[in-house]
Amino acid sequence: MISNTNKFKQLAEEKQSRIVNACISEFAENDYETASMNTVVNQAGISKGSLFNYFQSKSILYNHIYKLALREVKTYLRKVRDETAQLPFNERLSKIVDSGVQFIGEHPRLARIYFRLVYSGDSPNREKIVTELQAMSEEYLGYIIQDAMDRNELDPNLDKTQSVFFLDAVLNRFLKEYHEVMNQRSQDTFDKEEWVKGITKLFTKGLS
Amino acid sequence: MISNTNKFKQLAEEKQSRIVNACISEFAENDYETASMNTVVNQAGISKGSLFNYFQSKSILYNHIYKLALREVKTYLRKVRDETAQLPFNERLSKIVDSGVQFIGEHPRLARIYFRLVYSGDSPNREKIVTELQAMSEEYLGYIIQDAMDRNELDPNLDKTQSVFFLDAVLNRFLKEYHEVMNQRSQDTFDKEEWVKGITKLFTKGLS
DNA sequence: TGATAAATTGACCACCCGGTCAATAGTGCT
DNA sequence: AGCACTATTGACCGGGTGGTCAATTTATCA
Repeated sequence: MISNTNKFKQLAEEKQSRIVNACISEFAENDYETASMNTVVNQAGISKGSLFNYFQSKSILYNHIYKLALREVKTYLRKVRDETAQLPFNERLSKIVDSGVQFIGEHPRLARIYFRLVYSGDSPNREKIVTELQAMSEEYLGYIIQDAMDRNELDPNLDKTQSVFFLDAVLNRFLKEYHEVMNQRSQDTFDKEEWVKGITKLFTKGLS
Repeated sequence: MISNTNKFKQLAEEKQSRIVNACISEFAENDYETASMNTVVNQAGISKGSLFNYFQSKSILYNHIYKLALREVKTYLRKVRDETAQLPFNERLSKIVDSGVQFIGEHPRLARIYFRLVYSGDSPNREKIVTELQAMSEEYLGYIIQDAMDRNELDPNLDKTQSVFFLDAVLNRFLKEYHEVMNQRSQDTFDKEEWVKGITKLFTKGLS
């Protein structure tokens, strides 16, 4: 299949980033259906015809932005995984949470697009994308957990699928909450370290 | 303030339920913004003017349906809480999950509206509603956890806010996943009992 | 400079939205 | 039957949508 974003990629970088920027803002602030191409073109300072010349449809444009966000997320995940290879499970988990927190701080709009996508939204290909994300999480967290199992830090008889699911659930929900707190409320009362400790304790020792 | 759904409540029951039914379907299948009043009136077999006579606006109608869903959820939660008052924590947790599973089986469309609401969506008053739901969860799960702490089934020094948060995160995510599996995929491969066991083990003993 | 090709524009399209309201149908009373 | 009152209807409104395309501007090169 021919990539149809060729026209876009041949644009001057400054123009590209103006457009991408406008798209990120619009898709961060609105659901897919509610996001407006008119707003995008006004924000980007280009004409509607041009936008539809670069991207044939709204859904193709959305896909472009989503992939861009995913690439950024993956970079963070890979980095923290490699940098913590020799740390014990609880410290590793803590660093992963930190990395998520850092990502949200540095790319709040991409984070918002991500949360919008996984937690609902009627984006095109949503099913396919969510499956893809789940596989990614399964692989990533599965690797972390397997590693800890191999070192006898976690019960070697664990159901890995379940463990990954639980970890994913708590991490995602925590980061989502953090993201929402960041974006509006008083961050003062939010003790990140306490939460990270709580999460690692839950997974290593439970609540009893 | 005068309740403006009076006109609706004075309708014949059969007509009321036809309308409610159409609304539930529409709001279950679409985000608030995407849900169409035209579809509702066609499905319900009434005219647009009538619908806007009963409910002055889309958001008022949505609120009516949301409250109806919430009332149903609360009934389930209250029931299982009372029926499991004397059970140990792990069994109680298991029954709560069961109750959620049962709710989803019996009211899949209401469940969908609920998940749409908490996991995103641009419903009106979303912030207020989500806060309300969080308070409800905090109170409900807080009560269950406190009870287990009092009986020394859980560490009495637990951070209750955190524990509630984790429990809420895992339960909600599990039920959401269950709901999605129910609605489309092969349920055969899904061993509910194994998952319930896994959840209770995670919270009582952790993963190590 | 002028001819040609490529990039850009924005008025325009058909469609759908939430919401309105004059016209109509239905009901109950004398 | 005739009247008054209410419930219901659906054509209609202004506005917004994703997407198109003839017309115009800009870039290229002889």
